[in-house]
Amino acid sequence: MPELPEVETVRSGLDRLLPGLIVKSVTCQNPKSFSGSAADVKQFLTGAAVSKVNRRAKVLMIELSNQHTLVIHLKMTGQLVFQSTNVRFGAGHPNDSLVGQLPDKSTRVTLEFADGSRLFFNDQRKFGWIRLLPTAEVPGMAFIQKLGPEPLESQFTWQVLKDRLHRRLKTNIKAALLDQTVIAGVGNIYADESLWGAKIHPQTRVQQLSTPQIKALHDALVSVLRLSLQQGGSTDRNYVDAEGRKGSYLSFAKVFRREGQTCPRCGTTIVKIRVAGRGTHLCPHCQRLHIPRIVS
DNA sequence: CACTTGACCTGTCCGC
DNA sequence: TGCGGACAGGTCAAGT
Repeated sequence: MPELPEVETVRSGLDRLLPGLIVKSVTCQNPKSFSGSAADVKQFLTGAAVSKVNRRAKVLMIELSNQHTLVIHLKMTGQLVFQSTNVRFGAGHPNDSLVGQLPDKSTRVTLEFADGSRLFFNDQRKFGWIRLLPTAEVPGMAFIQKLGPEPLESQFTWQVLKDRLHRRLKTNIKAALLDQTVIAGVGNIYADESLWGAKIHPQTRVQQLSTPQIKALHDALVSVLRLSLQQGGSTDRNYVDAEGRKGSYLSFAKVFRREGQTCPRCGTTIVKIRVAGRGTHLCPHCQRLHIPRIVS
């Protein structure tokens, strides 16, 4: 489930590998995974050089030298894996074991570059997509305009978090954290992990959060996302980076996918419940739900 | 408008 | 061993 740390890890890998490469051909194995007419591909993709790879929230943007951009969302199971005859990743590198393995049955789109290297868009569940657009139109895309702030940028203070949460006062904090218009890039893993860090029950109504709780949540969010980025993200099942490497954050996770194990803070058994339609992991002792009561 | 639920997909796991 | 169903979760459309 690529969330901000995973998508950022893919971005930085692609940004090291792709700039300067010239697109030679595009093969689309699943029509829904790629939107861009054959004429546009011929005119604006084939022959173009990659200039830079950007990210906003969970969306990747491969910018081309001809004022066009490939906008990519990996959704749940998307991967962008690069293979080259020229770039060597070193002995024992997982990319070596992929040589000859790709494309496989989950490959939806293949970009081939002039030097023979290839970028595979693999996506088991076909939820992800790639769109070819003029670069100038990217910021105007509806979902990009609605996105909340990037939580790892320095402008993201606890006051900003408090302000953004104001738009979802009546829902629970877990749903608010997953809402990309509140904060960009948080998904199920980091929502659960940061709520544990801040000792907040996921079903707490946003309106009921105190200022100290919002400060704690802000700190937890930032530190969890930073740690995950350091670890190359989380690999639950599918996720790999641009070179085919897995992320190791989940070995640092406190509650995510750890139901039945003990809370590292208090020893209580971690439980899994359903909140906002998502599997949600928490420590029932550290993260208690406060029921407001009427004072008479 | 605020908020919740279901659909989109495929692979895996669990119970029978 | 096979089969049906639940489950995994990012996002948007449709529902309350």
